[in-house]
Amino acid sequence: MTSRPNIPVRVRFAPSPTGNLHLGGARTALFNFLFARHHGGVMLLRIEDTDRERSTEAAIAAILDGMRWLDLTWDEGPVFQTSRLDRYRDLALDLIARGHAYRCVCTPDELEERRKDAQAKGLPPRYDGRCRDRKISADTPHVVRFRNIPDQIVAFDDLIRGPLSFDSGLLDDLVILRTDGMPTYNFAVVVDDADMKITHVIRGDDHINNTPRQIPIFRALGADIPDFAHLPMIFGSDRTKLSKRHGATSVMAYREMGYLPHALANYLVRLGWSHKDQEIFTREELIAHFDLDHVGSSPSVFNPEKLLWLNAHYIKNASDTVLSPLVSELLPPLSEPLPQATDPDHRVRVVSLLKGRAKTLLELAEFSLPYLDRSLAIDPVAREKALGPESVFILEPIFVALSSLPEWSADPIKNVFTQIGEALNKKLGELAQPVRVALTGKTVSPGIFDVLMLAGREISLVRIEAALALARTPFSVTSSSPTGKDLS
RNA sequence: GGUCCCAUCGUCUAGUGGCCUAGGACGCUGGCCUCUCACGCCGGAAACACGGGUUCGAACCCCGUUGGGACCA
Repeated sequence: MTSRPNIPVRVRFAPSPTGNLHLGGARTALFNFLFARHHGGVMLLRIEDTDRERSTEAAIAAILDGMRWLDLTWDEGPVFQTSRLDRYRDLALDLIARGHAYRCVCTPDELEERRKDAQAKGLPPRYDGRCRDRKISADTPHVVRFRNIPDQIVAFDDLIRGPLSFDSGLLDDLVILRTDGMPTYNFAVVVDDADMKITHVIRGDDHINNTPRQIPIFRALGADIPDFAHLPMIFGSDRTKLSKRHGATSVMAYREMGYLPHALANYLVRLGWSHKDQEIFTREELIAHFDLDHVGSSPSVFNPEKLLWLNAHYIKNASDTVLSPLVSELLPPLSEPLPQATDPDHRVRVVSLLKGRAKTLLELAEFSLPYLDRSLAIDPVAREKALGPESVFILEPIFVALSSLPEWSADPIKNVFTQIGEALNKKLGELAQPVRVALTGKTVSPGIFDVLMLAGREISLVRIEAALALARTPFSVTSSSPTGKDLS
Protein backbone atom coordinates (compact mmCIF):
# COMPACT_ATOMS: atom_id res chain seq x y z
CA MET A 1 0.00 0.00 0.00
CA THR A 2 1.07 3.51 -0.54
CA SER A 3 2.09 5.75 2.28
CA ARG A 4 0.45 8.75 0.62
CA PRO A 5 -3.12 7.76 0.03
CA ASN A 6 -4.31 11.19 -1.01
CA ILE A 7 -1.87 11.91 -3.76
CA PRO A 8 -2.41 10.30 -7.15
CA VAL A 9 0.14 7.67 -7.95
CA ARG A 10 2.82 8.59 -10.47
CA VAL A 11 5.36 6.01 -11.46
CA ARG A 12 7.96 5.85 -14.17
CA PHE A 13 9.80 3.31 -16.22
CA ALA A 14 13.22 4.68 -17.02
CA PRO A 15 15.33 2.48 -19.26
CA SER A 16 18.71 3.35 -20.70
CA PRO A 17 18.59 2.92 -24.47
CA THR A 18 21.73 0.83 -24.71
CA GLY A 19 20.14 -2.34 -26.04
CA ASN A 20 16.90 -4.21 -26.43
CA LEU A 21 14.19 -4.32 -23.84
CA HIS A 22 15.26 -7.35 -21.86
CA LEU A 23 13.20 -9.56 -19.60
CA GLY A 24 14.25 -7.84 -16.39
CA GLY A 25 13.41 -4.43 -17.77
CA ALA A 26 10.15 -5.71 -19.15
CA ARG A 27 9.13 -7.01 -15.77
CA THR A 28 10.03 -3.70 -14.14
CA ALA A 29 7.92 -1.94 -16.76
CA LEU A 30 5.10 -4.39 -16.21
CA PHE A 31 5.09 -3.93 -12.44
CA ASN A 32 5.11 -0.16 -12.83
CA PHE A 33 2.31 -0.39 -15.35
CA LEU A 34 0.18 -2.63 -13.14
CA PHE A 35 0.82 -0.53 -10.08
CA ALA A 36 -0.21 2.63 -11.91
CA ARG A 37 -3.31 1.02 -13.41
CA HIS A 38 -4.31 -0.58 -10.13
CA HIS A 39 -4.18 2.76 -8.38
CA GLY A 40 -5.65 4.72 -11.24
CA GLY A 41 -2.38 6.59 -11.50
CA VAL A 42 -0.01 7.70 -14.21
CA MET A 43 2.90 5.89 -15.75
CA LEU A 44 5.62 7.95 -17.32
CA LEU A 45 8.21 6.67 -19.74
CA ARG A 46 11.62 8.28 -19.45
CA ILE A 47 14.57 7.50 -21.63
CA GLU A 48 17.81 7.83 -19.71
CA ASP A 49 20.08 8.61 -22.59
CA THR A 50 22.74 10.76 -20.98
CA ASP A 51 25.34 8.13 -21.71
CA ARG A 52 25.81 9.28 -25.27
CA GLU A 53 28.49 6.73 -25.99
CA ARG A 54 26.20 3.80 -25.50
CA SER A 55 22.74 5.19 -26.28
CA THR A 56 21.37 4.58 -29.75
CA GLU A 57 18.30 5.46 -31.76
CA ALA A 58 17.86 1.80 -32.58
CA ALA A 59 17.75 0.92 -28.91
CA ILE A 60 15.14 3.59 -28.24
CA ALA A 61 12.98 2.18 -31.01
CA ALA A 62 13.52 -1.36 -29.75
CA ILE A 63 12.42 -0.45 -26.24
CA LEU A 64 9.29 1.30 -27.44
CA ASP A 65 8.50 -1.62 -29.74
CA GLY A 66 8.96 -4.07 -26.91
CA MET A 67 6.66 -2.14 -24.64
CA ARG A 68 3.99 -1.78 -27.27
CA TRP A 69 4.20 -5.45 -28.13
CA LEU A 70 3.73 -6.37 -24.48
CA ASP A 71 0.78 -4.01 -24.39
CA LEU A 72 2.34 -1.83 -21.71
CA THR A 73 0.98 1.59 -22.38
CA TRP A 74 2.32 4.70 -20.75
CA ASP A 75 0.56 7.96 -20.09
CA GLU A 76 3.34 10.51 -20.35
CA GLY A 77 6.53 10.73 -22.33
CA PRO A 78 8.77 9.44 -23.60
CA VAL A 79 10.82 12.14 -21.93
CA PHE A 80 14.44 12.20 -22.98
CA GLN A 81 17.04 13.19 -20.44
CA THR A 82 19.17 14.72 -23.16
CA SER A 83 16.41 17.27 -23.66
CA ARG A 84 16.76 18.35 -20.06
CA LEU A 85 20.48 19.03 -19.84
CA ASP A 86 19.96 22.70 -19.06
CA ARG A 87 17.76 21.80 -16.16
CA TYR A 88 20.41 19.56 -14.62
CA ARG A 89 23.05 22.27 -15.04
CA ASP A 90 20.80 24.90 -13.49
CA LEU A 91 20.08 22.77 -10.50
CA ALA A 92 23.73 21.84 -10.08
CA LEU A 93 24.56 25.55 -10.04
CA ASP A 94 21.81 26.10 -7.54
CA LEU A 95 23.21 23.38 -5.31
CA ILE A 96 26.65 25.00 -5.52
CA ALA A 97 25.17 28.36 -4.61
CA ARG A 98 23.46 26.88 -1.61
CA GLY A 99 26.53 24.97 -0.46
CA HIS A 100 25.24 21.49 -1.23
CA ALA A 101 27.71 20.98 -4.03
CA TYR A 102 31.13 22.23 -5.05
CA ARG A 103 33.45 22.36 -8.01
CA CYS A 104 36.29 19.90 -8.11
CA VAL A 105 39.38 20.03 -10.31
CA CYS A 106 41.03 16.79 -9.27
CA THR A 107 42.05 14.89 -12.40
CA PRO A 108 41.23 11.23 -12.95
CA ASP A 109 44.91 10.38 -12.65
CA GLU A 110 45.22 12.11 -9.30
CA LEU A 111 42.10 10.40 -8.04
CA GLU A 112 43.35 7.03 -9.18
CA GLU A 113 46.65 7.59 -7.41
CA ARG A 114 44.98 8.63 -4.18
CA ARG A 115 42.61 5.73 -4.41
CA LYS A 116 45.54 3.36 -4.61
CA ASP A 117 47.24 5.03 -1.68
CA ALA A 118 44.13 4.75 0.40
CA GLN A 119 43.72 1.13 -0.47
CA ALA A 120 47.36 0.45 0.37
CA LYS A 121 46.73 1.93 3.80
CA GLY A 122 43.64 -0.17 4.15
CA LEU A 123 41.30 2.81 3.90
CA PRO A 124 38.15 2.84 1.84
CA PRO A 125 38.92 4.19 -1.65
CA ARG A 126 36.84 7.31 -1.48
CA TYR A 127 37.22 10.85 -2.63
CA ASP A 128 39.17 12.68 0.03
CA GLY A 129 37.26 15.95 -0.22
CA ARG A 130 40.28 17.92 -1.32
CA CYS A 131 38.27 20.46 -3.34
CA ARG A 132 35.44 20.79 -0.86
CA ASP A 133 36.36 24.19 0.43
CA ARG A 134 38.43 25.51 -2.42
CA LYS A 135 37.09 28.46 -4.30
CA ILE A 136 37.20 27.18 -7.83
CA SER A 137 36.21 29.42 -10.70
CA ALA A 138 33.53 28.21 -13.07
CA ASP A 139 35.94 28.93 -15.93
CA THR A 140 38.40 26.20 -15.09
CA PRO A 141 37.44 22.74 -16.27
CA HIS A 142 35.86 20.96 -13.35
CA VAL A 143 33.31 18.46 -12.22
CA VAL A 144 30.62 19.20 -9.70
CA ARG A 145 30.44 17.07 -6.60
CA PHE A 146 27.61 16.69 -4.16
CA ARG A 147 28.62 17.50 -0.61
CA ASN A 148 27.92 14.37 1.37
CA ILE A 149 26.91 14.82 4.97
CA PRO A 150 28.92 12.29 6.96
CA ASP A 151 27.97 10.59 10.20
CA GLN A 152 24.35 10.26 9.26
CA ILE A 153 22.11 7.32 8.86
CA VAL A 154 20.19 7.41 5.61
CA ALA A 155 17.11 5.31 6.14
CA PHE A 156 14.08 4.56 4.08
CA ASP A 157 11.24 2.13 4.19
CA ASP A 158 11.35 0.01 1.10
CA LEU A 159 7.87 -1.08 0.06
CA ILE A 160 9.19 -4.54 -0.67
CA ARG A 161 12.19 -4.98 1.62
CA GLY A 162 11.01 -3.07 4.63
CA PRO A 163 13.20 -0.67 6.60
CA LEU A 164 16.70 -0.21 5.21
CA SER A 165 19.45 1.98 6.51
CA PHE A 166 22.89 3.01 5.38
CA ASP A 167 25.73 4.84 7.01
CA SER A 168 26.34 8.02 5.04
CA GLY A 169 29.92 8.09 6.27
CA LEU A 170 30.62 5.36 3.75
CA LEU A 171 29.35 7.43 0.85
CA ASP A 172 31.47 9.46 -1.51
CA ASP A 173 31.12 13.05 -2.53
CA LEU A 174 29.33 11.98 -5.63
CA VAL A 175 30.09 13.61 -8.95
CA ILE A 176 26.80 15.04 -10.20
CA LEU A 177 28.04 16.90 -13.25
CA ARG A 178 30.93 15.80 -15.41
CA THR A 179 33.51 18.08 -16.93
CA ASP A 180 31.54 18.19 -20.15
CA GLY A 181 28.48 19.35 -18.26
CA MET A 182 26.62 16.06 -18.53
CA PRO A 183 24.81 14.94 -15.39
CA THR A 184 25.67 11.63 -13.81
CA TYR A 185 23.09 8.92 -13.48
CA ASN A 186 22.28 9.47 -9.82
CA PHE A 187 21.80 13.18 -10.28
CA ALA A 188 19.65 13.11 -13.41
CA VAL A 189 17.41 10.47 -11.89
CA VAL A 190 16.77 12.51 -8.78
CA VAL A 191 16.18 15.74 -10.65
CA ASP A 192 13.74 13.98 -12.95
CA ASP A 193 11.91 12.05 -10.26
CA ALA A 194 11.57 15.29 -8.31
CA ASP A 195 10.49 17.42 -11.28
CA MET A 196 8.12 14.77 -12.54
CA LYS A 197 6.55 14.36 -9.13
CA ILE A 198 7.13 10.62 -9.07
CA THR A 199 5.46 9.12 -6.01
CA HIS A 200 6.76 5.56 -6.25
CA VAL A 201 10.07 4.47 -7.62
CA ILE A 202 9.69 0.83 -8.60
CA ARG A 203 12.96 -0.45 -10.00
CA GLY A 204 15.41 -3.32 -9.97
CA ASP A 205 17.27 -4.47 -6.94
CA ASP A 206 20.53 -3.41 -8.55
CA HIS A 207 19.64 0.17 -7.67
CA ILE A 208 19.24 -0.45 -3.98
CA ASN A 209 22.71 0.87 -3.25
CA ASN A 210 21.97 3.99 -5.24
CA THR A 211 19.04 4.92 -3.07
CA PRO A 212 21.03 6.23 -0.09
CA ARG A 213 23.01 8.37 -2.52
CA GLN A 214 19.87 9.76 -4.04
CA ILE A 215 17.90 10.56 -0.91
CA PRO A 216 20.29 13.31 0.27
CA ILE A 217 20.04 14.88 -3.18
CA PHE A 218 16.25 14.93 -2.95
CA ARG A 219 16.64 16.65 0.39
CA ALA A 220 19.13 19.19 -0.91
CA LEU A 221 16.78 19.92 -3.77
CA GLY A 222 13.98 20.48 -1.30
CA ALA A 223 11.93 17.83 -3.07
CA ASP A 224 9.56 15.21 -1.73
CA ILE A 225 11.19 11.84 -1.41
CA PRO A 226 9.24 9.17 -3.26
CA ASP A 227 8.53 5.74 -1.89
CA PHE A 228 10.93 3.10 -3.10
CA ALA A 229 10.21 -0.46 -4.09
CA HIS A 230 13.15 -2.60 -5.17
CA LEU A 231 12.27 -5.64 -7.19
CA PRO A 232 14.34 -8.78 -6.82
CA MET A 233 16.51 -9.75 -9.75
CA ILE A 234 15.72 -12.33 -12.37
CA PHE A 235 18.50 -14.89 -12.58
CA GLY A 236 19.50 -17.34 -15.24
CA SER A 237 19.69 -21.01 -14.43
CA ASP A 238 23.13 -20.48 -12.87
CA ARG A 239 21.71 -17.99 -10.41
CA THR A 240 23.51 -14.98 -11.71
CA LYS A 241 21.90 -11.92 -13.19
CA LEU A 242 20.13 -12.80 -16.42
CA SER A 243 22.26 -11.90 -19.42
CA LYS A 244 22.89 -12.78 -23.04
CA ARG A 245 24.76 -15.93 -22.22
CA HIS A 246 21.61 -17.38 -20.67
CA GLY A 247 20.04 -17.45 -24.13
CA ALA A 248 17.29 -15.24 -25.39
CA THR A 249 16.79 -12.34 -23.04
CA SER A 250 15.29 -9.69 -25.25
CA VAL A 251 11.55 -9.37 -25.35
CA MET A 252 11.48 -9.18 -29.11
CA ALA A 253 13.39 -12.44 -29.40
CA TYR A 254 10.38 -14.07 -27.78
CA ARG A 255 8.13 -12.51 -30.34
CA GLU A 256 10.27 -14.00 -33.08
CA MET A 257 10.19 -17.37 -31.40
CA GLY A 258 6.42 -17.36 -31.56
CA TYR A 259 5.41 -16.32 -28.08
CA LEU A 260 2.24 -14.43 -27.36
CA PRO A 261 2.81 -11.14 -25.53
CA HIS A 262 0.27 -11.83 -22.83
CA ALA A 263 1.79 -15.22 -22.18
CA LEU A 264 5.16 -13.62 -21.63
CA ALA A 265 3.65 -10.92 -19.44
CA ASN A 266 1.77 -13.54 -17.44
CA TYR A 267 4.98 -15.46 -16.95
CA LEU A 268 6.93 -12.37 -15.97
CA VAL A 269 4.38 -11.17 -13.48
CA ARG A 270 4.57 -14.45 -11.58
CA LEU A 271 8.31 -13.98 -11.19
CA GLY A 272 8.27 -12.33 -7.82
CA TRP A 273 4.58 -11.62 -7.49
CA SER A 274 1.77 -13.98 -6.59
CA HIS A 275 -1.91 -13.95 -5.89
CA LYS A 276 -2.61 -17.05 -3.82
CA ASP A 277 -2.42 -20.09 -6.09
CA GLN A 278 -3.47 -18.40 -9.27
CA GLU A 279 -1.22 -18.92 -12.29
CA ILE A 280 -3.23 -17.56 -15.19
CA PHE A 281 -4.43 -13.99 -15.17
CA THR A 282 -6.32 -11.85 -17.59
CA ARG A 283 -5.07 -8.31 -17.94
CA GLU A 284 -8.09 -7.11 -15.95
CA GLU A 285 -7.34 -9.54 -13.14
CA LEU A 286 -3.75 -8.41 -12.98
CA ILE A 287 -4.77 -4.81 -12.68
CA ALA A 288 -7.37 -5.65 -10.08
CA HIS A 289 -5.10 -7.80 -7.92
CA PHE A 290 -1.62 -6.40 -8.36
CA ASP A 291 0.02 -5.00 -5.27
CA LEU A 292 3.49 -4.58 -3.89
CA ASP A 293 2.64 -6.42 -0.68
CA HIS A 294 2.78 -9.70 -2.49
CA VAL A 295 6.02 -9.10 -4.28
CA GLY A 296 8.61 -11.40 -2.78
CA SER A 297 12.09 -10.26 -1.88
CA SER A 298 14.16 -13.16 -3.10
CA PRO A 299 15.48 -13.38 -6.62
CA SER A 300 13.88 -15.81 -9.03
CA VAL A 301 15.31 -18.06 -11.67
CA PHE A 302 13.96 -17.74 -15.18
CA ASN A 303 12.33 -21.00 -16.22
CA PRO A 304 11.80 -21.25 -19.99
CA GLU A 305 9.71 -24.41 -19.69
CA LYS A 306 7.06 -22.79 -17.61
CA LEU A 307 6.93 -19.91 -20.05
CA LEU A 308 6.48 -22.43 -22.84
CA TRP A 309 3.62 -24.07 -20.99
CA LEU A 310 1.93 -20.71 -20.49
CA ASN A 311 2.43 -19.88 -24.13
CA ALA A 312 0.80 -23.16 -25.17
CA HIS A 313 -2.07 -22.37 -22.86
CA TYR A 314 -2.55 -18.91 -24.32
CA ILE A 315 -2.38 -20.25 -27.87
CA LYS A 316 -4.91 -22.93 -27.09
CA ASN A 317 -7.30 -20.37 -25.68
CA ALA A 318 -6.77 -17.59 -28.18
CA SER A 319 -9.40 -16.98 -30.80
CA ASP A 320 -8.63 -18.43 -34.21
CA THR A 321 -9.18 -15.17 -35.97
CA VAL A 322 -6.65 -13.41 -33.74
CA LEU A 323 -4.14 -16.22 -34.07
CA SER A 324 -4.35 -16.73 -37.79
CA PRO A 325 -2.66 -13.51 -38.94
CA LEU A 326 0.04 -13.93 -36.30
CA VAL A 327 0.78 -17.38 -37.62
CA SER A 328 0.82 -16.13 -41.19
CA GLU A 329 3.53 -13.63 -40.26
CA LEU A 330 5.76 -16.45 -39.13
CA LEU A 331 5.06 -18.70 -42.06
CA PRO A 332 8.05 -19.50 -44.26
CA PRO A 333 7.60 -18.75 -47.96
CA LEU A 334 5.41 -21.34 -49.65
CA SER A 335 6.99 -23.06 -52.62
CA GLU A 336 3.73 -24.15 -54.27
CA PRO A 337 0.84 -22.48 -52.52
CA LEU A 338 -2.42 -24.35 -52.71
CA PRO A 339 -5.37 -22.37 -54.09
CA GLN A 340 -7.01 -22.23 -50.68
CA ALA A 341 -3.79 -20.96 -49.05
CA THR A 342 -4.81 -17.40 -49.78
CA ASP A 343 -8.27 -17.86 -48.34
CA PRO A 344 -8.37 -16.24 -44.89
CA ASP A 345 -11.18 -18.55 -43.79
CA HIS A 346 -9.13 -21.57 -44.73
CA ARG A 347 -6.19 -20.24 -42.73
CA VAL A 348 -8.42 -19.71 -39.74
CA ARG A 349 -9.65 -23.31 -39.99
CA VAL A 350 -6.05 -24.54 -40.17
CA VAL A 351 -5.12 -22.64 -37.04
CA SER A 352 -8.26 -23.80 -35.31
CA LEU A 353 -7.43 -27.43 -35.93
CA LEU A 354 -3.76 -27.20 -34.98
CA LYS A 355 -3.54 -24.73 -32.13
CA GLY A 356 -4.20 -27.30 -29.44
CA ARG A 357 -0.93 -29.01 -30.24
CA ALA A 358 1.42 -26.07 -30.63
CA LYS A 359 3.53 -24.58 -27.92
CA THR A 360 4.61 -21.63 -30.04
CA LEU A 361 3.25 -19.76 -33.03
CA LEU A 362 6.32 -20.87 -34.90
CA GLU A 363 5.34 -24.48 -34.37
CA LEU A 364 1.82 -23.64 -35.40
CA ALA A 365 3.14 -22.13 -38.62
CA GLU A 366 5.19 -25.22 -39.29
CA PHE A 367 2.24 -27.54 -38.59
CA SER A 368 0.16 -25.48 -41.03
CA LEU A 369 2.37 -26.10 -44.02
CA PRO A 370 0.75 -29.32 -45.30
CA TYR A 371 -2.56 -27.48 -45.57
CA LEU A 372 -1.17 -24.49 -47.41
CA ASP A 373 1.58 -25.77 -49.62
CA ARG A 374 1.39 -28.42 -52.28
CA SER A 375 4.90 -29.67 -51.75
CA LEU A 376 5.22 -31.90 -48.74
CA ALA A 377 8.29 -32.99 -46.84
CA ILE A 378 7.95 -36.54 -45.61
CA ASP A 379 9.89 -37.32 -42.51
CA PRO A 380 12.09 -40.35 -43.36
CA VAL A 381 11.47 -41.99 -40.02
CA ALA A 382 7.72 -41.55 -40.46
CA ARG A 383 7.98 -43.02 -43.93
CA GLU A 384 9.83 -46.06 -42.69
CA LYS A 385 7.35 -46.59 -39.88
CA ALA A 386 4.13 -46.14 -41.78
CA LEU A 387 4.77 -46.38 -45.50
CA GLY A 388 6.41 -49.77 -45.77
CA PRO A 389 5.34 -52.31 -48.44
CA GLU A 390 2.56 -53.66 -46.21
CA SER A 391 0.89 -50.26 -46.18
CA VAL A 392 0.00 -50.78 -49.83
CA PHE A 393 -2.76 -53.12 -48.72
CA ILE A 394 -4.21 -50.36 -46.60
CA LEU A 395 -3.66 -47.33 -48.80
CA GLU A 396 -4.82 -48.99 -51.95
CA PRO A 397 -8.41 -49.73 -50.88
CA ILE A 398 -8.65 -46.44 -49.02
CA PHE A 399 -7.55 -44.58 -52.11
CA VAL A 400 -10.05 -46.39 -54.27
CA ALA A 401 -12.91 -45.88 -51.86
CA LEU A 402 -12.16 -42.23 -51.22
CA SER A 403 -11.79 -41.55 -54.94
CA SER A 404 -15.26 -42.80 -55.61
CA LEU A 405 -16.84 -40.89 -52.77
CA PRO A 406 -19.64 -38.71 -54.15
CA GLU A 407 -19.31 -36.23 -51.34
CA TRP A 408 -16.16 -35.18 -49.42
CA SER A 409 -17.54 -34.82 -45.94
CA ALA A 410 -16.88 -36.28 -42.54
CA ASP A 411 -19.46 -39.04 -42.31
CA PRO A 412 -18.85 -40.67 -45.68
CA ILE A 413 -15.09 -40.55 -45.03
CA LYS A 414 -15.57 -42.21 -41.67
CA ASN A 415 -17.69 -44.88 -43.30
CA VAL A 416 -14.90 -45.66 -45.72
CA PHE A 417 -12.50 -46.28 -42.85
CA THR A 418 -15.02 -48.31 -40.89
CA GLN A 419 -15.85 -50.53 -43.83
CA ILE A 420 -12.27 -51.08 -44.87
CA GLY A 421 -11.34 -51.72 -41.27
CA GLU A 422 -13.93 -54.44 -41.04
CA ALA A 423 -12.96 -55.92 -44.40
CA LEU A 424 -9.27 -56.05 -43.52
CA ASN A 425 -9.89 -56.82 -39.85
CA LYS A 426 -7.79 -53.84 -38.84
CA LYS A 427 -8.33 -51.23 -36.21
CA LEU A 428 -8.75 -47.61 -37.12
CA GLY A 429 -5.28 -46.81 -35.79
CA GLU A 430 -3.66 -49.14 -38.25
CA LEU A 431 -5.49 -47.52 -41.14
CA ALA A 432 -5.01 -43.98 -39.96
CA GLN A 433 -1.27 -44.01 -39.53
CA PRO A 434 -0.25 -44.55 -43.19
CA VAL A 435 -2.84 -42.02 -44.30
CA ARG A 436 -1.59 -39.57 -41.71
CA VAL A 437 1.97 -39.83 -42.95
CA ALA A 438 0.78 -39.62 -46.53
CA LEU A 439 -1.08 -36.39 -45.86
CA THR A 440 1.15 -34.61 -43.35
CA GLY A 441 4.53 -36.26 -43.71
CA LYS A 442 4.52 -36.90 -39.97
CA THR A 443 3.34 -39.56 -37.56
CA VAL A 444 1.72 -36.87 -35.45
CA SER A 445 -1.27 -34.80 -36.43
CA PRO A 446 -4.84 -33.99 -35.50
CA GLY A 447 -7.49 -36.67 -35.97
CA ILE A 448 -7.25 -38.25 -39.40
CA PHE A 449 -10.76 -37.28 -40.48
CA ASP A 450 -10.11 -33.67 -39.59
CA VAL A 451 -6.90 -33.79 -41.56
CA LEU A 452 -8.65 -35.24 -44.61
CA MET A 453 -11.39 -32.67 -44.41
CA LEU A 454 -9.01 -29.77 -44.03
CA ALA A 455 -6.65 -30.94 -46.75
CA GLY A 456 -9.61 -31.37 -49.09
CA ARG A 457 -10.38 -33.99 -51.65
CA GLU A 458 -7.93 -33.12 -54.37
CA ILE A 459 -4.76 -32.84 -52.29
CA SER A 460 -5.73 -35.78 -50.09
CA LEU A 461 -6.06 -38.09 -53.05
CA VAL A 462 -2.92 -36.81 -54.70
CA ARG A 463 -0.93 -37.42 -51.53
CA ILE A 464 -2.35 -40.88 -50.86
CA GLU A 465 -1.52 -41.85 -54.40
CA ALA A 466 1.99 -40.50 -54.02
CA ALA A 467 2.37 -42.38 -50.76
CA LEU A 468 1.24 -45.56 -52.49
CA ALA A 469 3.99 -45.08 -55.02
CA LEU A 470 6.47 -44.62 -52.20
CA ALA A 471 5.22 -47.69 -50.39
CA ARG A 472 5.88 -49.74 -53.48
CA THR A 473 9.43 -48.41 -53.70
CA PRO A 474 12.13 -50.02 -51.59
CA PHE A 475 13.40 -47.52 -49.10
CA SER A 476 16.15 -47.36 -46.57
CA VAL A 477 16.48 -44.55 -44.08
CA THR A 478 20.22 -44.90 -43.92
CA SER A 479 21.11 -45.10 -47.58
CA SER A 480 18.90 -42.61 -49.36
CA SER A 481 18.85 -38.86 -49.05
CA PRO A 482 17.26 -37.66 -45.83
CA THR A 483 14.64 -35.52 -47.46
CA GLY A 484 11.93 -37.55 -49.07
CA LYS A 485 10.38 -34.34 -50.20
CA ASP A 486 8.63 -32.80 -53.12
CA LEU A 487 6.21 -35.48 -53.92
CA SER A 488 2.85 -34.18 -54.78
C1' G B 1 38.05 -5.96 -0.54
C1' G B 2 33.76 -2.55 1.19
C1' U B 3 28.42 -1.89 1.41
C1' C B 4 23.83 -4.06 0.87
C1' C B 5 20.35 -7.87 -0.20
C1' C B 6 18.45 -12.87 -0.20
C1' A B 7 17.31 -18.17 1.71
C1' U B 8 10.04 -23.33 1.45
C1' C B 9 10.09 -29.28 -3.57
C1' G B 10 14.99 -29.14 -9.53
C1' U B 11 12.20 -24.24 -10.82
C1' C B 12 8.11 -20.36 -9.85
C1' U B 13 5.53 -19.88 -5.46
C1' A B 14 1.29 -20.23 -1.12
C1' G B 15 2.25 -19.50 3.86
C1' U B 16 2.54 -13.11 7.90
C1' G B 17 2.87 -17.81 15.53
C1' G B 18 -1.59 -22.87 16.25
C1' C B 19 -5.88 -24.21 10.08
C1' C B 20 1.03 -27.41 7.92
C1' U B 21 0.88 -34.71 8.27
C1' A B 22 3.61 -27.64 4.43
C1' G B 23 -0.82 -26.18 -0.50
C1' G B 24 -0.70 -24.90 -5.93
C1' A B 25 1.98 -24.55 -10.75
C1' C B 26 6.01 -25.96 -14.37
C1' G B 27 9.03 -30.05 -15.13
C1' C B 28 9.55 -35.42 -14.04
C1' U B 29 6.63 -39.84 -13.43
C1' G B 30 2.29 -43.98 -13.15
C1' G B 31 -2.61 -44.50 -15.13
C1' C B 32 -7.25 -43.14 -17.76
C1' C B 33 -9.10 -41.15 -22.38
C1' U B 34 -7.62 -42.36 -27.52
C1' C B 35 -6.80 -43.40 -34.90
C1' U B 36 -1.04 -40.94 -33.74
C1' C B 37 0.63 -36.91 -30.80
C1' A B 38 -0.98 -33.37 -27.77
C1' C B 39 -4.99 -31.56 -24.70
C1' G B 40 -7.92 -33.08 -20.60
C1' C B 41 -8.72 -36.05 -16.16
C1' C B 42 -6.96 -39.10 -11.87
C1' G B 43 -2.54 -40.51 -9.00
C1' G B 44 3.02 -40.42 -7.45
C1' A B 45 8.05 -38.85 -6.09
C1' A B 46 9.93 -34.12 -4.56
C1' A B 47 11.10 -28.58 -0.01
C1' C B 48 10.78 -25.23 5.23
C1' A B 49 19.80 -24.42 4.46
C1' C B 50 22.09 -25.26 9.50
C1' G B 51 22.59 -24.02 14.81
C1' G B 52 20.91 -21.40 18.83
C1' G B 53 17.19 -18.62 21.23
C1' U B 54 11.89 -16.23 22.23
C1' U B 55 7.12 -18.84 23.03
C1' C B 56 2.57 -23.38 25.82
C1' G B 57 3.46 -23.65 20.46
C1' A B 58 7.73 -21.48 14.94
C1' A B 59 8.38 -22.44 7.89
C1' C B 60 6.66 -17.80 10.06
C1' C B 61 9.88 -13.55 15.38
C1' C B 62 15.34 -12.63 17.14
C1' C B 63 20.70 -13.87 16.89
C1' G B 64 24.60 -16.48 14.71
C1' U B 65 26.64 -19.79 10.90
C1' U B 66 26.73 -21.36 6.03
C1' G B 67 25.52 -20.61 1.15
C1' G B 68 24.05 -17.49 -2.92
C1' G B 69 23.65 -12.71 -5.28
C1' A B 70 23.91 -7.40 -6.43
C1' C B 71 26.35 -2.81 -6.33
C1' C B 72 30.87 -0.06 -5.74
C1' A B 73 36.06 -0.45 -6.27
